[in-house]
Amino acid sequence: MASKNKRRYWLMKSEPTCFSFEDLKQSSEHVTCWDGVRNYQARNLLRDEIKKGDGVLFYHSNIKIPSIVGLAEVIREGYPDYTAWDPKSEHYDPKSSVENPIWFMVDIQYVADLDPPVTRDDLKSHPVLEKMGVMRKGNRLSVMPVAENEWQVILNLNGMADPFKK
DNA sequence: GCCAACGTTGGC
DNA sequence: GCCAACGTTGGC
Repeated sequence: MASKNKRRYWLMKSEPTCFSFEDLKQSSEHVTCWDGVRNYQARNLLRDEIKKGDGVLFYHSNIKIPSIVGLAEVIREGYPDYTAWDPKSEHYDPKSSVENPIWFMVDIQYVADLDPPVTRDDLKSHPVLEKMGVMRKGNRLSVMPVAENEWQVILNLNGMADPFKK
């Protein structure tokens, strides 16, 4: 609490066949809830760490050319993932209840495309980006922190002004 | 399609 | 509490 709140940055991973960046753009208000995360480490980030106004790199995984395809912004902080309470949901978890929610989610909103996308090969061949969490072998977190310099480098690759700075 | 890495489960 | 078995993820 000593220092002022600083914007943080995150990478969120999705299989585009399941939910793509295009899907986000076509959502109402360009907003979606980031539901269905069922991993405790990621849950803790969603519940405790990810704050309104934080920046998000949207990553497409499990495809031919895995890539960071765009930017989004956190517009609602951690709240209970209600899909866990729905027996018909494929993310249903009977251990989670309204009184004692286990799983959490945030809402994110489309901000900008990365054009062209920053591919995994791009990341691999960059001295700073090769160290990103998403590059770690065996990493399976669907939400993970991104360092500020990593964020800046990625925007610089495309000559983009940081839409989060005015 | 393969398989390494990881998280979770459940028997003991 | 250990750990083997299993299911899933995700790059390649």
